[in-house]
Amino acid sequence: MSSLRVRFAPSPTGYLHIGGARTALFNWLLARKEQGTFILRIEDTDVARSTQESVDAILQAMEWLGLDYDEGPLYQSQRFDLYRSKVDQLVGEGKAYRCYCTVEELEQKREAALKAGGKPKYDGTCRERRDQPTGLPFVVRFRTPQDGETVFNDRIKGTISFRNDELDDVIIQRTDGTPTYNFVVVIDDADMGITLVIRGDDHLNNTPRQILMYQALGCPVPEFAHVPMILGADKARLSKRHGATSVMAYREMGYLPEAMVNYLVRLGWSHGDQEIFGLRELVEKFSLENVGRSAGVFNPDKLLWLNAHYIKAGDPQRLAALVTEFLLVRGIDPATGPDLVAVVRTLQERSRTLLEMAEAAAFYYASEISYELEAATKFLTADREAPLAALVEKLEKHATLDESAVEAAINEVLAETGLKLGKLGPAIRVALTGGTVSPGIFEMVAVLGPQESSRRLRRALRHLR
RNA sequence: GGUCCCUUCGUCUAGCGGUCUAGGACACCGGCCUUUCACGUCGGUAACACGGGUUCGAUUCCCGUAGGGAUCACCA
Repeated sequence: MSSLRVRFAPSPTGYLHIGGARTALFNWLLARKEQGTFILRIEDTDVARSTQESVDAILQAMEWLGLDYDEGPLYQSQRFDLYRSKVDQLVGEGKAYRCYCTVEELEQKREAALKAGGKPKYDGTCRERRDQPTGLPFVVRFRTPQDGETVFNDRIKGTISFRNDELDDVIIQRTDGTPTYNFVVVIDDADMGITLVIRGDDHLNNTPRQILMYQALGCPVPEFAHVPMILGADKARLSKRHGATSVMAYREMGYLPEAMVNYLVRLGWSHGDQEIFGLRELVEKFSLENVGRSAGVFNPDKLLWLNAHYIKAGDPQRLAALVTEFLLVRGIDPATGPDLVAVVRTLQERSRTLLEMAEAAAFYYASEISYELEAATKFLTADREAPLAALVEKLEKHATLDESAVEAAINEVLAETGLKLGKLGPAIRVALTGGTVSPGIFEMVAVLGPQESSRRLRRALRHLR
């Protein structure tokens, strides 16, 4: 175990989205690689917007991705006493002060400043206020130093510096006594001994004021690593209008977690020319040094390609278990037909998602095949009657046949009738599936079984007469 | 608008001063394979934002410009 302590700190105001998942993944990977500690902290200080449903959704998504944590989940809503005492400490030391300005006043000042071409920064009205009005509502503001600059070395972005006079006195405690994000994040990261903060770079601008707070509190300042944003195809921040942004929505669309992990990690991180990475391999190879500094566009096509890859390479047993729920949703009970694992094997190379696989598997379990009109007229023609009948005769003699036996049987028919496979094959395909797209003929007959196959062939024979 | 960050094919990226007539992957186009659809395989189109420096030599270093993004809440 190393001294590295990282955390993922989502706020439970919705599902876990793509960007959050990648941040969580980077944290997890580094923790596992360095044998550090990965902490999950729920940032629910905004009681009004936080929900238990969101917490559950985030937990489920992390589990689906395979990201386990060593400590937590810790809830900020259960730590208000700590925050309050820290606020009091800062006020006592003169490092924070009560501000009695009202929301309306502040809003007015902001607009006026903006109109005058100035910065919408807090004007410091209460900064040097000496009196303590009683009965008036107040917030507590952090007294940020107005001289010098704050410099830090971001593990991804490099050296970054801000002039302190650009920063204003941020509110750390609301009128209702609850603390705000920029304060609790500092208290918690300090209290939990976080040594490296990996987060989205939308937090980059918060970092200097947070560093100033660590210093005011007398706490060691952690390192920071700001991960670039994920954008949509139009280069705008990824949002719903770019398609699904919820990690779990991809599970529902038939994606495998390893495909999602692989895609996410390669969006912003690279290891030479390598594209395919398993989780264990990532733990070994991941590093902050190879994380890029610029924002990246989410590319659904590549995710789909990766998913196809993992379906192709996946264990049929496991895929069968996973595809079952997609089948059941479509009203198909795999127990009523051929062995699902065998079915999956015939579909792995031609399915990009579990959803596609379920759709492609439907014909195996159909009690009655309905023919596509065009396919039937083109391939279920009178000249195929004799060879199909001959095939039925051969198939019916067996309870089971493996793929090569099926091939042998069909080849016999071909030899006897002088027909080409190019003529017979499509007819068999339409008879068995109703359409022109399916797995290979031989494997299909083998999986369906000679009895069921001949039953379907007989029906086709009746149809073409 | 202020501040901060970013800038290699359409997209994800390799590149860490000469190896670049810039490599890989997705997507796209074409050949091959073939009982369908796919898979696979082979090949092709396609990028260093611009302008100055530094240097014997810049995709690589520095400075501008332009463009993009983030942030300026009693949200996180």
